[in-house]
Amino acid sequence: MPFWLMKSEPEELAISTLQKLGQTRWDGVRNYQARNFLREMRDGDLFFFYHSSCPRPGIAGIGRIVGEAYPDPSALDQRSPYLDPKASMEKNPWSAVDVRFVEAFADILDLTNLRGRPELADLALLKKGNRLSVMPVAEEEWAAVLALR
DNA sequence: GCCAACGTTGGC
DNA sequence: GCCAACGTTGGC
Repeated sequence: MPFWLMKSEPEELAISTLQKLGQTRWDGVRNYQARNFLREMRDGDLFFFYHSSCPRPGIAGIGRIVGEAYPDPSALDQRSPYLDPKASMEKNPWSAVDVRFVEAFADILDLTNLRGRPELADLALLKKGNRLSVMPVAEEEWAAVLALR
């Protein structure tokens, strides 16, 4: 079962909000590489929920993929900040997935903590210049992060 | 607010 | 297809 990491600005969607909602749509991904990862996701896959662009960036919890990727409605929504003027019902290049809350960590595993761990050296998140909002996580790294909770 | 790094766009 | 200019991400 593949593992993933997905970034969200907590002002947009925080792990606590997902906890309250139970389930929601993960939309607005506007990068082709990240979109391709969304399309590789399968029902039941787990992902680390990462808080970005906030006072304390880091891994805040775990979510689960529900079903598979489908065309992202926000690309066609006039009122959405994610509107893509070039997208149409017939040709919508963007994908979204539904996600369920699994767990909120008691304490966020912040970036400085993660960076200090030699066993996480291969984590894509920590690689220099990585700005992907959706990325795969190897099983060893998944286990290593869980051990830090 | 700054800036490094990367992605996208568009002229040629 | 190249590449400069511009836009975005995201940590600090």
